Amino acid sequence: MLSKQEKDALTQAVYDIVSRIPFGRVTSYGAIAEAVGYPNLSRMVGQIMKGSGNYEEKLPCHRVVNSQGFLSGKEGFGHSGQMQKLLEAEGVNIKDDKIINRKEVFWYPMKEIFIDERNI
DNA sequence: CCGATGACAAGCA
DNA sequence: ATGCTTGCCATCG
Repeated sequence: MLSKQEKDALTQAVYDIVSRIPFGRVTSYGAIAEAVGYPNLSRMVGQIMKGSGNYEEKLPCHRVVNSQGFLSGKEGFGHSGQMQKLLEAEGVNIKDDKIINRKEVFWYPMKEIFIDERNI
């Protein structure tokens, strides 16, 4: 069970990670959950995304997909393939709601943030 | 209050 | 690879 403070911290941490996802890259709910210290709370990450008003300008949540590379959150972007459009505009190849070049565009939060901390 | 559900994921057959 | 089962935890009816 998570206290309110923990939930707030989690939410903030998730926003922070998501805002760091580079252009043209994607990551997964699980990877984010892991990066914020709750490896088994991938579902909560999904809920947080849903709740955060998903607008590209606010947060690039279109760059968050599930571990298989499916655009599981596309319904949250309006039903006109908006999420897919945004990703394709960044060079991500998608077919049947699934990212084809997942390996090339996948972004590993922990790894990249570690690099950031070393470089800063 | 309790069961069902969900923008998830890993394990197993 | 494919499909099913089990963990997770907040929300909803």
